[in-house]
Amino acid sequence: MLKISELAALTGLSAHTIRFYEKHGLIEASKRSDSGYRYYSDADVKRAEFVKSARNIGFSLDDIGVLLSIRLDKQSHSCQEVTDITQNKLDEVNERLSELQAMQQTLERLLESCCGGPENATHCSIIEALDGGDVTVTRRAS
Amino acid sequence: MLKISELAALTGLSAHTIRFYEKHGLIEASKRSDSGYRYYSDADVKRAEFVKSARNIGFSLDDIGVLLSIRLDKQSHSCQEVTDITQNKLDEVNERLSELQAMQQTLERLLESCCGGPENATHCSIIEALDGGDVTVTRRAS
DNA sequence: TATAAACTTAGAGTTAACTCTAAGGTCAAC
DNA sequence: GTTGACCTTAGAGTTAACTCTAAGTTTATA
Repeated sequence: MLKISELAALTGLSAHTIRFYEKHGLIEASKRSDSGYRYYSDADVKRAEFVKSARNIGFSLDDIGVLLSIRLDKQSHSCQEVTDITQNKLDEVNERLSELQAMQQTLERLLESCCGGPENATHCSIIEALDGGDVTVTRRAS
Repeated sequence: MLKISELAALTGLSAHTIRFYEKHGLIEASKRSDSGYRYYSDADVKRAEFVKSARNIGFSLDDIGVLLSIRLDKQSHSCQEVTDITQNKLDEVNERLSELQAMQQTLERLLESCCGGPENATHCSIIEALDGGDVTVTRRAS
């Protein structure tokens, strides 16, 4: 059984974050000492690692909550439930990717257009572009 | 001279957002009626449009504040100051892009590996992958 | 003139995921 | 037996950029 700092070292999460995840139902200590210290079993560690993996991929804590409930009772859930969550996350990621790619293109174009030198900015083409409003249409996050 | 709702209609910003930007020093109404109503001149409109353009590209309100101060006194600022801000933003965007691309790849790989059908999740390869921790290393936003 | 639409302000609420603080209890080492 | 590291809790603070509310004033319309 690991203490919270040991679980933290193992997972790379901070003890603060582990407690925060516990408050949100993601991680649990299957034992507490008489004095209230959390003690984590092997199964608890696996669960924490699952959370960490899912977090790395970009799943929200809410998503992870659902994934954990599926993991806990696989019989009662279908693969489709899992792929639905995954596909939704992928859609989100793709959406954000195209926003960022549009920004990237605009920024690159602006940088190419400007001398970037010590000259004063009286005729700075970046400032002018922003003034003219003729920047590529980019979408903001929804 | 435009009233706030007219500026809102013109720029696509909400009146709330325009007041919010004013509080943060980005947009100003060069006149107020006796009763306190904001009135925007052509120059105010241009400034608001500058802010909107910069926002669309992804600049933070802080960045925009700096860009506006350059725009207001171009003589005292160099092109380099402008390209520095732009380059920093591009670096940020590129950083986030590679994070998201890593997530995208992982999510796609997971989706390919899973049947996604109505079968129960006992052998779901996505759940297994998360359990195993063998997901692509993705970096979180810093 | 009466009503409704639009305007004003200060300030609180939202979101997500932490991150930190304060005040105190526990434990291991010397 | 005392020091210091580690643990506990509840709850506040952080970040960015809004977004909304309440309570009241002004203006335009019918």
